[in-house]
Amino acid sequence: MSETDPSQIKGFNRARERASRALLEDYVEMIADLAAEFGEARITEIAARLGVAHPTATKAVARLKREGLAVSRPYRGVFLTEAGEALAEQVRARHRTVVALLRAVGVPEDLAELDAEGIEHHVSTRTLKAFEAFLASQGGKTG
Amino acid sequence: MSETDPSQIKGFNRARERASRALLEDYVEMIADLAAEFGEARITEIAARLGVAHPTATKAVARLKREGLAVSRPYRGVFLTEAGEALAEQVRARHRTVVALLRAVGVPEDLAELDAEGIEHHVSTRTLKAFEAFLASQGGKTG
DNA sequence: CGCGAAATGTAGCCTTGGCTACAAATTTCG
DNA sequence: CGAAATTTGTAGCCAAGGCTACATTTCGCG
Repeated sequence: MSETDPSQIKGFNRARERASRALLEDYVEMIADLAAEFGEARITEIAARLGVAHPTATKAVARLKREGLAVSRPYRGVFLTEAGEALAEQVRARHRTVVALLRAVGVPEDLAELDAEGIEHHVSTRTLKAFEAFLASQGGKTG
Repeated sequence: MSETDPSQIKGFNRARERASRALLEDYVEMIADLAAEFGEARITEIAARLGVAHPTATKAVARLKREGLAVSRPYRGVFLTEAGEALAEQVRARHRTVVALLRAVGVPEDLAELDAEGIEHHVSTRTLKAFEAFLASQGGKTG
């Protein structure tokens, strides 16, 4: 999100981009999780964990493939490309930072995890940096 | 749509609910802002400020009316109902808290405002409470 | 090996939020 | 007052993401 000029914001950039990016990140993150756990991510498992019907997951994976983030062969597992892995790592790092930040300001761990999933997609790079700096300055002094 | 069961893990009925509520909150907030500034909220102004075409705003307002959050007569301004005002106040209070929290952890003010708009819709009540507690414990020791 | 179960793919529809184009009402102003 | 400009409403289309139903492929197992 780098549209700082309100007069430039097309409606397109609002809800659309917002939700679009978040969805993409969710899928990449989930595929990475499943790959770590099972060695591959199956459509059915992706769908189940994200709480959607399998055709929905199929569509999303097709989009990931279109964008060069994942690869898969028919009736086989889904795998992330290098770009996909990179995005996944970035997303997970950001997730960890957001959770850590929430915990640092007193949000209970389980709640931090839940809210972070919604929040993380809206944390800009610079804000993330600020979070990291704050956490570093705290140095884990929080109990 | 009563999939509000948290024990269902991350399989909440995701994107739909998420974006839907955020949009509604954005409109209510904007109408409240305009009402405070001009005494009423005109469709054209709502649309302009939210960066959408006016028919998009018209549709959204129709939805607010359907949900009992706003009222309006043809070719006239839009006004919030009591329920709408209540929601607006709640949304604005949350917005202020989120911005304050971001600033408290070192996010620059303008960036805090921008990111807060995306983040606030995903901050649960309990997390908001935690934010308030943290801010209180800080007691304005900043700047 | 063959067959049923499970997994995946495909088709087609729904809803939502966005847009453009055009119609109608209101406001402004000569 | 009346015409032009502005505002609002309405119609109709699009894309995205969700779902169900049904087709096809793979897998598990007798």
